[in-house]
Amino acid sequence: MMNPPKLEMVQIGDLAKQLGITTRTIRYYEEIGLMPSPERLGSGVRCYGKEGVLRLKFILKLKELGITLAEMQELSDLYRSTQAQTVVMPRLVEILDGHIAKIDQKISRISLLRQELANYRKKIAELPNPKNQP
Amino acid sequence: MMNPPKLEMVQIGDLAKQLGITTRTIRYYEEIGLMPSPERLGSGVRCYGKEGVLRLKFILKLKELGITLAEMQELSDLYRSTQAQTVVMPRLVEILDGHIAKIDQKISRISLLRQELANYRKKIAELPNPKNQP
DNA sequence: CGCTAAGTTTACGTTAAGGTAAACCATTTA
DNA sequence: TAAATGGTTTACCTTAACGTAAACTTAGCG
Repeated sequence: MMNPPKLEMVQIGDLAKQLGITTRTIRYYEEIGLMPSPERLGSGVRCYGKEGVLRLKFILKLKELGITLAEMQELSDLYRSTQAQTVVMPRLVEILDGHIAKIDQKISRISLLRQELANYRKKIAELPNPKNQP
Repeated sequence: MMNPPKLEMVQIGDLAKQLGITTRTIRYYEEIGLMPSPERLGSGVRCYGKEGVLRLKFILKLKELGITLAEMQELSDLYRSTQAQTVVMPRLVEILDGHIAKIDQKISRISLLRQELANYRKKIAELPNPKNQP
């Protein structure tokens, strides 16, 4: 600690460990412009403050929800260009709604097939001789 | 038609067009063992009968539901080894249930974030001066 | 007969989201 | 001082599900 980490600063490895991801992932997000280039310690080591940590957490949260990195980039660009949540948030909600719609479709189809399967299985079970079509 | 297509036989291109996929896709399924090697016309052209068509349709149906080709291979192998729907069907239902569970999780999380977003947006809208944190 | 359309195989390209390795610093510990 | 640890960059590897191109054969049409 030749260069004191300004208090509340976290190095990349610790941050990764804390969030259950790898350093590669964090660097990757930086590489594609999702995370801003962080400050460096004298040795060149990336260190993150409260803001960076929050941003990364937000990214992970969105990812969990099925938002792709590309979509996040879009949002990020949008934010960079407008600096206004009044523009960004509706777009985010739009994207989320899109995903929700897709998932709802999937669900309805999946439950439909589930029923079909149940019926099929019933039919099979009712047959005395198990000699049926594939 | 030097080699008469035995009636009810479809060539790969027509089959693809009929199902809205490409011939590459069909060959790929064959390549990874999901579709059996079909009969060939004298010229080497793949042609499919009722059974092959049904199998392909079933594959597409499962794919629509988010079942991966790898999972289908597992089912296919299972069927090849046991020849029993009484073994295959429960596994298929199991896989489907897994997908349903995942999707349900996604949905609950997505709706949670949606709420958070709504709240966040509200707060922002209520502020007189639009100067807020990213 | 020549052309085009459609088929064949082989094989490399693509996208997303990182994994992994190489070669190299810098710091801490024995 | 040597080793171990953890960071750095650069760059190629991976998986899924095909796309696309090359080089070739075959069938049908005019």
